[in-house]
Amino acid sequence: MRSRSERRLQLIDATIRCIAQHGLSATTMQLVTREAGLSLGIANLHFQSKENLLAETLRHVTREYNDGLLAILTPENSTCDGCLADTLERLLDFQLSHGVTQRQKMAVWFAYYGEASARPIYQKICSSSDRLSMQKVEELFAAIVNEGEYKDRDPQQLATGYLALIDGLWLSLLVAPRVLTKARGKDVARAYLQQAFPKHLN
Amino acid sequence: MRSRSERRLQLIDATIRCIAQHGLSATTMQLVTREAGLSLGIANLHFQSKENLLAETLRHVTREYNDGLLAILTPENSTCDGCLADTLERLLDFQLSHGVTQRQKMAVWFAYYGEASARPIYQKICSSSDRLSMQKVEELFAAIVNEGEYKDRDPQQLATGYLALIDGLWLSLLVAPRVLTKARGKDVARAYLQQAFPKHLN
DNA sequence: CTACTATGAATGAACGTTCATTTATAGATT
DNA sequence: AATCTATAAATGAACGTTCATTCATAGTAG
Repeated sequence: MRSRSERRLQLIDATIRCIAQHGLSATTMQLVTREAGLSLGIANLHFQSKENLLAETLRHVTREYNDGLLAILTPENSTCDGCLADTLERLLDFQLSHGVTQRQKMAVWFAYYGEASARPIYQKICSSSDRLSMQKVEELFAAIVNEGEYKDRDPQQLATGYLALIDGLWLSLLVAPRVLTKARGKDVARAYLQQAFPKHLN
Repeated sequence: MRSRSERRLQLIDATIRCIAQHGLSATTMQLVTREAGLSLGIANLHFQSKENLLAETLRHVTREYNDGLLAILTPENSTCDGCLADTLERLLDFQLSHGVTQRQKMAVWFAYYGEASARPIYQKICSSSDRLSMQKVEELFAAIVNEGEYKDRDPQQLATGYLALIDGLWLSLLVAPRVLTKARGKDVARAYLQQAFPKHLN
């Protein structure tokens, strides 16, 4: 017998694997609980309903990503000399790191995005996560624009473009991994940032 | 009584509306046929199975988009003076036009993308459509790089980035339409192209 | 008459959920 | 230490519902 939080995490992990392998619409309670090596009723015991299990799984993936992002983009990490450029580099590394771009995570991410327009609860979780990324990246870009005295550059517009670019690259990595490699994806994102902030990236 | 092709289109249109409104996983044969104003069995008569109806719907949406793209990016439209810049402008207009960025179409698009990693048939349709876009945009960019004598610019990398950017902007328009407007999305995409080809866009 | 199109009740499989039962754990009692 | 008791965790058969699909029947056109 395990503690409540351990079982919850075990079931969420199994759900992630199931969604990645079978898709969101083919993910059943039987599949998830079997994947977790547990009995059928256990998921309802810990999550009340399938709907709730799926929402918690999305929250888990989202939180994991946001935590990684905040670890890089929190203010206290950007008060040292020349570290805005460093922060930029670490942001790029993180967003195209192995942990973030592994098929399992991306498949889950986009499975929920695909249903988000029809399910308010998914839409809310996704859009609030997006808002956080946008806010933090915008802050970083504004600081960089200020430090580099880049004229005619709108930090908000650059952040919107950069985050959209990253999303698009993830999508390509997921749907056509043969065409786009992670390394090349990183090159593309880096090129975007170099064009935007030539003094901060080389 | 209608012809076979009319009924098929009628059912595909109803499927698109259902997916946009209820999501892919909640789209049932009953919902689709009722939306089309027809009887339950009719979809199986014309499409044999639900799976086939869904695949044909994806093919329809994909074909519609590709046709629009090819109308702009076929070679015969790019042999006149100064029309590479014009083609670029029309490409941008098209990809962020009302027809392409309407919620219904984007919702369908991303619903299938979300399931693509688990369903080979969706994956195949999506990736072959992506490959076509990539090839055509790359050709255009290569011609522009040549014409503008842009040094140190890799057309393939720029095309990868541009298409990823467009995908990401579509996703933002779908999930958070309040945050990103179509007009602003277009500005962002335009800024990318201006950075890449300053002599061709202003 | 023949062939095609359309209907919708019927069918059986698969699903999420429930709950009586079993198993495991920790604290209390002797 | 050993035993008992209370509480929570875990199980999986059973239930009711929903789904895609089928097919007997009816309608329509050539």
